[in-house]
Amino acid sequence: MFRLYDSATAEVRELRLRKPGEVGIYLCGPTVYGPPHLGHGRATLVYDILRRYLEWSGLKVRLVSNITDIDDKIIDRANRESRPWQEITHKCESVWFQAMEKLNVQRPTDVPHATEYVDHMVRMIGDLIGLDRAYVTEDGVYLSVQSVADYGLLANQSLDDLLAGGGDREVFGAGNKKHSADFALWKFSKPGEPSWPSPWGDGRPGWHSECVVMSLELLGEGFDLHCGGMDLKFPHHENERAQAVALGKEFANHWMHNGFVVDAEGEKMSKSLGNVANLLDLMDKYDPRAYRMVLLQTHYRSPVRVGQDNIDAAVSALAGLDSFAARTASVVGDADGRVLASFRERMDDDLDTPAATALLFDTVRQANAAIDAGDASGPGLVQAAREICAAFGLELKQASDVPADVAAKAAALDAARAAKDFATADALRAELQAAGWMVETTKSGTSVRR
RNA sequence: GGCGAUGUGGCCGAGUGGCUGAGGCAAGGGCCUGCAAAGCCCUCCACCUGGGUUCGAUUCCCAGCAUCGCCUCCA
Repeated sequence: MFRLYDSATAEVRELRLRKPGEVGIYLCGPTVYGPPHLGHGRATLVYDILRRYLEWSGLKVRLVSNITDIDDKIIDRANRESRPWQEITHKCESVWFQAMEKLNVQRPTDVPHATEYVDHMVRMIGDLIGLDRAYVTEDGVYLSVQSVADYGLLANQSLDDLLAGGGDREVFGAGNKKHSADFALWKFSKPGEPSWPSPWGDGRPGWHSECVVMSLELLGEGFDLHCGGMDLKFPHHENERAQAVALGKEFANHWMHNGFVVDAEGEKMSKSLGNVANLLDLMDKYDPRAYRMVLLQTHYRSPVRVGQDNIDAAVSALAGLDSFAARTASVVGDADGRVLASFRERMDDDLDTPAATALLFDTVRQANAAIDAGDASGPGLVQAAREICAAFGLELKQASDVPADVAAKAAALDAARAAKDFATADALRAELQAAGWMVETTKSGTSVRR
């Protein structure tokens, strides 16, 4: 039984599935107006790990993750750079998926674009107006939050309390709204802005509408799980939910939110890593698996600081796992059932990847010891560790392709050792190491890998 | 002002009312090795402060301090 913290009820509870064996997940994807940053990386990695684990458990996962390709920020950038807005969204989306590939994040099963669903949104807004839960003003169409009985559920605040805060912020459309918490479903366009026709005037959809329409369309009412970063909980998810409730539709059954990437020690980090807030820079400088490793060792709801120390520790930990994979590459066996059962138990407990990762390291250590001792438990442990890595989306480096000249040097090294010509052996090893090879000299011969 | 989170060893980061204080990184010692590397073994025993509850609290409660997030841009 997979148990997961539900942000709506603030408790860990079973993730109930509408259809046994199948799970439908909606994940709020990026607004494509700039390069992906560390926060995007965390969210996508967390939900990639969730997805892989659920699939590893035997569930059929449908993961819908949208691309917001129409938004004020996109328009602003297009105006600023005097470029067509589609050029920006296409470019950013392609950069996004390249980054995801580097991170080994599987592509969602569905990637709907907001611009593909404008007609749907217009129909939905019409329905909301028909139900008298939305109204037209001078600058757009708004949802009346007072028509939603439990508005504030996700924020865990009453409408009044929500309004008490906010201080001196400027509220969009404040002058026209019936209630200051009402939010835009449709924004009338100014001349030159991208626009779509609607019965109320040309314009573009508000941010919160696309996800309601797309999730309900693709996953259906009462779908299993809605995910996203903690920062989307309010107002974005609250407002998605408000629209569904106003329509009288059942929305997500369970809500999951990941914690933030915090930038404490910001100056230390930027000094050594450069502008590391950018995900691309991080992956440029370090093994992209290192970020996944850092996140595996942190609970998904905790804040995580991505600093040089953290990343370095993850890189070292990965080196140990890689060397384990290399030395056990030829080991074949059935996975140790007790290890896998323990793995499931940990992961089923609110996706406890830190505990599961600890198990992985323990298993690797035991496997190494068993293999050194020639113990029969070795292969089962090795295979269990491999399965855990697969469920984590962690690809270990086994033997790399070795060029002929390198292989020849390794052979010469062994020959020199056999002849007790240690000076030559040491010189060859130093040469290989200088060329960036990891040299491991064992009784059964020398192996090299990157 | 409202809602919420966090404060753990040299660093990162889990977790628990007592029983042997996860795991990773780093450091030191040992085994192995021609020497290394890799691997294995051992060591380094912490929980912000002050009260309270309790036979016993790092873990529960209260207060305080500190840091942080959200309260209509944000993964």
